[in-house]
Amino acid sequence: MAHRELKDRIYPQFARIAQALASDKRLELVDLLAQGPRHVDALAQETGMSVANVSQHLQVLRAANLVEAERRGNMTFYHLSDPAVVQLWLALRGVAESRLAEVKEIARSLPDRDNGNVVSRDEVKELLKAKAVLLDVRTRQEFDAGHLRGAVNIPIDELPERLGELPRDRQVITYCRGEYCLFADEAAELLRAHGFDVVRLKGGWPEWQSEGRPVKIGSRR
Amino acid sequence: MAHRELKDRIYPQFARIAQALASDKRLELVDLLAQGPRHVDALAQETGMSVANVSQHLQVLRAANLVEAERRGNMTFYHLSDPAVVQLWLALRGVAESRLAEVKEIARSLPDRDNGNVVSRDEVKELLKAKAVLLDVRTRQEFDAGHLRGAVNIPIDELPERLGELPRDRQVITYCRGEYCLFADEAAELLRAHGFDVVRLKGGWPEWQSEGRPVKIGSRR
DNA sequence: CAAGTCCTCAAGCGATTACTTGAAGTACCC
DNA sequence: GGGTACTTCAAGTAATCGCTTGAGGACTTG
Repeated sequence: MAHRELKDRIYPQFARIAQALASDKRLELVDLLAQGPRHVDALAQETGMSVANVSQHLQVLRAANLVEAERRGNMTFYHLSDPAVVQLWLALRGVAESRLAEVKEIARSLPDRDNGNVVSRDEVKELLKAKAVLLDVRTRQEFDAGHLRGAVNIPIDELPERLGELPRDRQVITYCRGEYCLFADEAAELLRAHGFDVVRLKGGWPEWQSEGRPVKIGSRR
Repeated sequence: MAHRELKDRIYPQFARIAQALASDKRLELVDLLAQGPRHVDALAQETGMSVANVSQHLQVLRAANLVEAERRGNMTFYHLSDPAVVQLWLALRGVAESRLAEVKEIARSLPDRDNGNVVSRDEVKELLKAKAVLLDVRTRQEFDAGHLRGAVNIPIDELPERLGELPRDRQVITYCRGEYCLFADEAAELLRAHGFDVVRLKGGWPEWQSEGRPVKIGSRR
């Protein structure tokens, strides 16, 4: 095969993957699917898109083999086809973070995450040894689909009535869907208002998991 | 800032990066620029595209901050803005390789690379200790822009008349622009026909460099 | 089996993208 | 200062993409 012929055949294939990701809506879907499987309607509700539109975007992702569909009774559950997809998504996000001024600008407008309110993923191990509580505030389904090993789950909307389950004499580390999810910030704010010693984990489940750190699947911690 | 507002603002920014990469032509440009800086005309000639078209694609890449332009006299040299861009490109390629049957199919049609003709990047260190010669068959400019530490440079089109420079009693490891570049295969074939003991390195300069392996910039080895 | 839920498909439209062509800049060199 | 080489810009057209709407298919439940 000649050089040009090879290039003409193979670059379009690589471009297929990039094209599938080249839409804010589809990236949002990928980001949600990085938390675990979801059915079309749930994705539509969470993203505010129409069901038909979500379905179409999912077909695009599926045509690029980035997601797979699985029927469960009435509904179709979609999930990412490969852990490498999360890694690609995070790599893409990383380049955007380091290269686009607009992203830095938006990041500045997030709840304050510098003043000792944030803890890196590397620090978690030691804090757990010091009896800190690792709190996953995502939904039960997301937690069950995979969570940080040792974490307990209280979904953000149940947190106000379940404060009693958390020990007041131990530090709490909150985390959620990732760096650009606000749940962990809200949880930290709420807990702080109730006198807890709280920090937010830098990043969330996708970042942790893609780095090969210890995880657990299922409902038990 | 509310959840939806944050998402509506930030996902389009992430999508900008993916959109910039969502074209076979632009990926080819990125791949070439991963070898080192190039001016517009050189890119046009190497890709077979019109100069105006190349220029336009470069503007797209520049708008996403993936490349930067630098005027040198008459010409405009473009280069990748960040090593993370190469890593993103390789991650994208990796997903395509593992997820798309078409890519696997094309890879099968490449010159045979299994029968002991290929050496992994990890094995190089040891082979060099055993006095193997590491041969970079890319252009002089590409070599000078960065190469594997310890490599010697003989561009593929000068190789036939420069065979005398290579020792016949030592193994030769050829490498070039990357996994989907054929130069190293051609060089290996040529050398093999002249009685050399040759293997091809798996991958090329971008793969090596992005893994943080030892490199050298400049014309000396 | 009839009604209800969930999802996909097809058509239609407006917006965006890719490439070509030809003109306009921009820097060099004599 | 005029000629030349290199690059960008602008306009035009064909193709593609993204969303909506409405119909239709698949499965479940009463």
